[in-house]
Amino acid sequence: MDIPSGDTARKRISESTIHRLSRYFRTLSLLEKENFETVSSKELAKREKLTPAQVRKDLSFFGSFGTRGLGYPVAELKAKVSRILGIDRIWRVALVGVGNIGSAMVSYKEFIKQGFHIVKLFDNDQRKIGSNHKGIIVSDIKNLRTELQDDRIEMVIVAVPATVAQYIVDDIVKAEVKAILNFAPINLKVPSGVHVRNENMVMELEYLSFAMVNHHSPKGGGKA
Amino acid sequence: MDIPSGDTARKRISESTIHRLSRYFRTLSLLEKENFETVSSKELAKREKLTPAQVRKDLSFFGSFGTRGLGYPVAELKAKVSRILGIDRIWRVALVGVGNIGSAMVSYKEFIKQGFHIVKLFDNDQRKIGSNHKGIIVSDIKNLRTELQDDRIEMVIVAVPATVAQYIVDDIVKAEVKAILNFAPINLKVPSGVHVRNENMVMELEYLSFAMVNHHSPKGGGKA
DNA sequence: TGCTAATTGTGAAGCATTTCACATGAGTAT
DNA sequence: ATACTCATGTGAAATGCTTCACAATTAGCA
Repeated sequence: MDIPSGDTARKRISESTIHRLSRYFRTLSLLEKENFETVSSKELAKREKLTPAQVRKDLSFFGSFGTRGLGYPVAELKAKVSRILGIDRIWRVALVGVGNIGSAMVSYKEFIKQGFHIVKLFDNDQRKIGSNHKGIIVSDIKNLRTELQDDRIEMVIVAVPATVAQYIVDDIVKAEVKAILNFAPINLKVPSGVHVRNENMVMELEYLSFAMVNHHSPKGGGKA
Repeated sequence: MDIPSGDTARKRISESTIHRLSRYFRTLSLLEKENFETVSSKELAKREKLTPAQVRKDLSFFGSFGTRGLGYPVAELKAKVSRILGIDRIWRVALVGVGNIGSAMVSYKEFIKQGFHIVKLFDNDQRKIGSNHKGIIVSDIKNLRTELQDDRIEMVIVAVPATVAQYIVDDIVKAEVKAILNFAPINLKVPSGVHVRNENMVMELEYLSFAMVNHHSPKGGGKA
């Protein structure tokens, strides 16, 4: 399905393509540091263990960014990709559940580096409410909906036990937040228009387990 | 490509299928708790937001586990799936890098629940070496290779900065460990036969970012 | 025992993604 | 200028994954 929009008609872009764009972005940042002016699809592909055609096709969904005979201008392509991914800006993020994983996320530098700023924390534990984590005071989860709205939060990271995740997500949805990163091992129900990504580390270990007991050689060498 | 092996010829199984098996396993555990004797592909599909055909096809790669007209026996199918995934046993796991994320992983209950036992910790920080995390003494990373071998470690979780990840992985490979879960945002180089899965939380936020700025409706409602 | 309803297992069809292959355009050197 | 090289952008082919559709099989019941 094409999604007609604003000024251009957009094709449906596959999840794989979007993930590869993230990887291109990372590699382009590196190439920039290494003072490359331009990069060919061949070089980019080599670094990502992909085919050059794949790289070119991915980029071609969004425009023509290269020069025939030369390749792609690194700095410019990086800017374009960051624009496409919507990471040429700051996102206001809240985190619910200041437990093991939650605490780790608050201190996770890669988030801030990429413009994802965790600016609010929530928990239901009285001992945690009011405490200070990296300069942020933990709020009472009772006020989740109102505070998300008042603080114009755009994304929420959910790091609570599976048993309560759905209730919390219902509140998040009520607060009109449209993007959720979920660490609870559960299939969340959200209305259409709300985006959910699940981060499930157990599933990745299970994949490794499967690969080992089956002497499995995944095509392309596995998830990169 | 078919992979002929031991006594049966195995088809290449897609990454998606394996991930769905993980999800089936989770749901089957739930169904078992809810005292279901049998479950149909329709019910399973409903809970996972898939099509019944998808469920049946996934399972059919590994055998015929159902009864026509009835469905699948829950307990039995759960056992079969756990067997397929190789999680009908205990895996000995080590963790390198007892920082933010590493610490969270040590305390992460879902790992133990699924048979992934973290039994060794490594770090290069003198202040951490010798300290006790959940009953495990942190070892010096200098001894990584020998201790991995001596303790018959089968999987390693890498939670170190990107700058040193490759060196550590080289050591892990030398210790003949064949499975690595990598949290560093870098494309690791490993010889064939070594399985790597990358866990990249920034990429998931970037996907959400893309979805938001593009009013993107991913097919199937996004990653589940 | 025979009929009905339910649900699996699976080839084949339908889609989606990746790769191929080549025309096209840009830079370079003589 | 012209020729040569390099590398993009893109239809078309190839491959892979999902869904369809239906024969086959089982349970339940009269």
